[in-house]
Amino acid sequence: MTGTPLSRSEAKDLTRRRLIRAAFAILDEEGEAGLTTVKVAKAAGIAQSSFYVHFKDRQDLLRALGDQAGERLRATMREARRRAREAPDDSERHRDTFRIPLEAICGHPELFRIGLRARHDPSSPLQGFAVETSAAYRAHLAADLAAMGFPTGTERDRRRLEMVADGITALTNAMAVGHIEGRYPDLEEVVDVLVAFSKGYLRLLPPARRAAGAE
Amino acid sequence: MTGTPLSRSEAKDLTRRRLIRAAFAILDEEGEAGLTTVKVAKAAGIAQSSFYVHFKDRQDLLRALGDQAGERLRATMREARRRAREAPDDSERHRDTFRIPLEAICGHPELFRIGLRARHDPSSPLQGFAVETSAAYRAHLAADLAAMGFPTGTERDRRRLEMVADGITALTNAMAVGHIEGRYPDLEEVVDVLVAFSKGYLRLLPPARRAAGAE
DNA sequence: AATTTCACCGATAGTACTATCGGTGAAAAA
DNA sequence: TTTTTCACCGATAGTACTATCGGTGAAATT
Repeated sequence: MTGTPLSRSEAKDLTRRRLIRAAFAILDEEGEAGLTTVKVAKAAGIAQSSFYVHFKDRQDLLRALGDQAGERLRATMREARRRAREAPDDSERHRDTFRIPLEAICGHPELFRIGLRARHDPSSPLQGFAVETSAAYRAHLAADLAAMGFPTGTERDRRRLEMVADGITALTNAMAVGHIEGRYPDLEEVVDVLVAFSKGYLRLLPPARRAAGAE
Repeated sequence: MTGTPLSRSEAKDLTRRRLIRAAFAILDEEGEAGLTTVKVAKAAGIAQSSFYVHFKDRQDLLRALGDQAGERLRATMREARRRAREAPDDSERHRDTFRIPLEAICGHPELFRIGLRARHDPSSPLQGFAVETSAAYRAHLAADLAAMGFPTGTERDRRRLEMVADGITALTNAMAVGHIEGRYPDLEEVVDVLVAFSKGYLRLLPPARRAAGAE
């Protein structure tokens, strides 16, 4: 079947990737409680004991999953920002600021679900990762809003900006969940609603700057 | 110490309540993975085996927790609606539609967290409960919006209404989490932001009705 | 007063998982 | 070719939890 006889290190690496892939699938389907060395090893086609050739222990696997998920997520966010900068005209660019993250989420729904779940689970070794990721995304979005002209003079201004960023994230996530669950099949309708909500917080912009972001 | 010598059934009921109280505490602090018969029984001050005097098995406890959480939640929602109807003037009533659910959530943060967590956890026996609860709340909110005058003629209208309701819930939850975590200490600031977002979706109201909800 | 009920106890069988250990054969190095 | 390395294997010790069982004493019933 395979034309290439794999070298030992290549074979090991392949097995490790199979383990990680299997782990993500189990995590998504059964949750963290279902993620055992027995199941992961079996799904990857090796003996349970061989799991420990690739990972020090169960925690070590979780750490690897967190690292990889974080890496994918950061790459997706970079890509989203890049694409948003390249959007043709202003109104389409505004829609893109919602459409692009939505598409990114829907591209890796399992990763998204895992993060969403770990976010509020104190027993999850991935909670730290999820909390940091959402905090980073929030700060990131707050900076974008500040660049749009939202006031940041007082402590209260900055807090409000963080709340708005937090709100946008929550809205985006909720709509993505609805789309993934099949309740909102049309992404453009979802973007319409997000744009509608955005008209609300854009009113917090000083009047002079408002034209740049809204309408 | 205690003046009353308890009857047998009273004592049993007290023990059952202690078990449920302990279970909620453990669920909140350690997540579902930490909820074992050993820990619950110990925390309630009885032997592990005596757990089965009160519950058929572990599932049965989870079911009882779900029932009780659902009951508390429905009571809170009824109370919130009652208070919202009694609000003095229109602008304050509009703020109340956000403030009251927020206060309800902050009144039982552990219940809220547990629900939030179970919502996306396929391994949780509470997932069904969480999904149904959020769907019920969404439908409920959508009905309120329809009563405000949002169009519901087409399928698309109704879908949009559901998205808006979903969005409002997500915003409220996100703000409540921020408040509970200490990031947004002032609830009035939180309400300000929710009102700002609401100005956005209120634009979807037909112009004639808009004055009733906004400003 | 005699009897029954039952909430609780300690002990334990059964289950599922984690992690370690010595052995094996093929790839890699000598 | 000989030796070494190492990814993988089966077996198994150790751990944590679930659920059952017979026994006990005090409350409830007769």
